[in-house]
Amino acid sequence: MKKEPEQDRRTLLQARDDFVTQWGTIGTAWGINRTMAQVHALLITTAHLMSTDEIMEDLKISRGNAHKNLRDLVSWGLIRSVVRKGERKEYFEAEKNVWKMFCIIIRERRRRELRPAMGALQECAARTKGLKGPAAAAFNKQIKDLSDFLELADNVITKISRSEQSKMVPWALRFLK
Amino acid sequence: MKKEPEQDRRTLLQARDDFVTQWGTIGTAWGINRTMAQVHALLITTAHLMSTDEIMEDLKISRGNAHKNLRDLVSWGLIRSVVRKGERKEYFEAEKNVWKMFCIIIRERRRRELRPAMGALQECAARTKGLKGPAAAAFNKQIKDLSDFLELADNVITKISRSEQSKMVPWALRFLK
DNA sequence: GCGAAGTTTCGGTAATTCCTGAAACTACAA
DNA sequence: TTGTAGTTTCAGGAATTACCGAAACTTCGC
Repeated sequence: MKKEPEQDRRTLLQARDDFVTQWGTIGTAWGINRTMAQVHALLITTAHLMSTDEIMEDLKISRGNAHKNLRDLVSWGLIRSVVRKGERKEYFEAEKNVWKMFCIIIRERRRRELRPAMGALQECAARTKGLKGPAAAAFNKQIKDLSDFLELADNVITKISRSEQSKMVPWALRFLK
Repeated sequence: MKKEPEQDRRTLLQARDDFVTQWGTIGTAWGINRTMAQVHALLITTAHLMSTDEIMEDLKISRGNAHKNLRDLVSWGLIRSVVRKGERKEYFEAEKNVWKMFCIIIRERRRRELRPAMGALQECAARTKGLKGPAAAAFNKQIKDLSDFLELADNVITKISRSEQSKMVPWALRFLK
């Protein structure tokens, strides 16, 4: 199985560790909890299925923590749980295709964050619609502008997240020219 | 100045308050501290220039807190400080154009978060480039895929953030069809 | 140089978010 | 039904992050 020299194996493990750490930091900057991002990083860079225990072991985290973050990742759709027949243990594997990952993430963030925000904004716009006076008009316009922009963004995200990589990536490259 | 009935004025203040709260929540979800988002919300929905004291008063926050978040907003480029001639007080005003706001935000996030992440990833890819064995190859490919994707995203963001609203928005609308 | 007006810094505390470890629960096989 | 392997829940503790308030500092007019 492992023909590569011991040295290489260690470099690889080290690199993966670093990647896991990095991904955790990146996640944090985007408002995603560090452990969740790390579990994800681990799963996308591991060829074989992993059990909860293996993940706990690798990341040195508690069962409760591992469990919660695995559930969250499943609910995002970024990983799947699989049960090998004849076994009772639950294993996990990640969606490894980067484009699909990206689509899942933007779609979920849209659903969880963008849409509620849009609702709130629209409500705010509606409530100040009929008010008289320049201050009210200015406020209403500002909210309306924001709301319209978010709606446009929402539509763009929806469209992109439904597209095929094979269409979008070449298209993006052309766009850049 | 205020011809609008008292009732309307109160509705407006209430709506603005709600908007400030909402924007704070939204910011939080995107990894931005609540107060910073609230100060921003306040400034984009207020016609006149605001002083630190007025902001402290409106949001019921301390001077230190107000100060820090105003500085942060200035460093993002989302607000400007202006000094009225003859006065020593510092006043603030926000960039109110939604498209420009959007460009500032994506450009800054790119600079602060995307670029460092890309650097780390590339380093990770480089270190595992020459390693033998299927595990190493798979790892390297996955990192490379991610890295390439981020680079594409980086370029797209750069291009968009330099575009004019008058070009991009109609274009986006066409894209949606 | 001194006082007034305003800005900045910072140590301590409060609030939030995250994590652990253990217990409760579930499903299954003998 | 009891034992075993595994999953889920949750109360408290740990760690992180944000906030306050006061003191130090800066700038400027007199």
